[in-house]
Amino acid sequence: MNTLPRTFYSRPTAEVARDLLGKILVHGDTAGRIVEVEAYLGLVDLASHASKGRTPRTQVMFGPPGHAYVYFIYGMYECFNVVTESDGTPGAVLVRALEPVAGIERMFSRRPAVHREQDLCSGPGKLTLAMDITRRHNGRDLTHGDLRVEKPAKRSMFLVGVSPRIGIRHCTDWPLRFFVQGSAFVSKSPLNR
DNA sequence: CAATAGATCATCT
DNA sequence: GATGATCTATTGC
Repeated sequence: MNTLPRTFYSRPTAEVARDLLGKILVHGDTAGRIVEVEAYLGLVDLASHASKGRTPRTQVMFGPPGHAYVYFIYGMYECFNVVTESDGTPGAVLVRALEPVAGIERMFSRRPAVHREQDLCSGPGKLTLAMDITRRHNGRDLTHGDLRVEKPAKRSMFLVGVSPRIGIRHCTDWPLRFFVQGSAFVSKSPLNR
């Protein structure tokens, strides 16, 4: 119905990243409004997994757009990305933070240590826990099924903040992080203003 | 407050 | 064998 079509993802990665702000990530009966993302490019972007070329791990980034790329990091956490660009061209958008909009009680039960709603999904490792997204979703088609991205019923107005990406060691000055300015649900960072 | 250590493993050298 | 698109608890001012 309101699920984003594949053409939405088949565009330059930074454009898709910015346009994902305000969209709704749905998994089963939990859902959240996307408030923070980062773009990861192809061979020239040394911060991107795809800069190493096509490997078993990165093959999804080289595949058709509109699919999930979920990877395991720091021996503990999983990060959820959306694949962009046309088939054969690597690119992905890391979803870094969500504003919970549905299934909030379920999110709290998956994250027992959290007591404030704004701490539920304010980071890439946090939102995968709260939404129950794991490596089993790697390669999953996001244009249909129980894991998908939707256009919100009501359009909202917000300012888009831009900053360098967080937690990387290469290309640290590229302005590829986008977030909803002033949102309390964005991950904690000094770059938010 | 800010800085740091520890948890813990898939991936690549 | 080292590293990493992280998070939390703890220590130190």
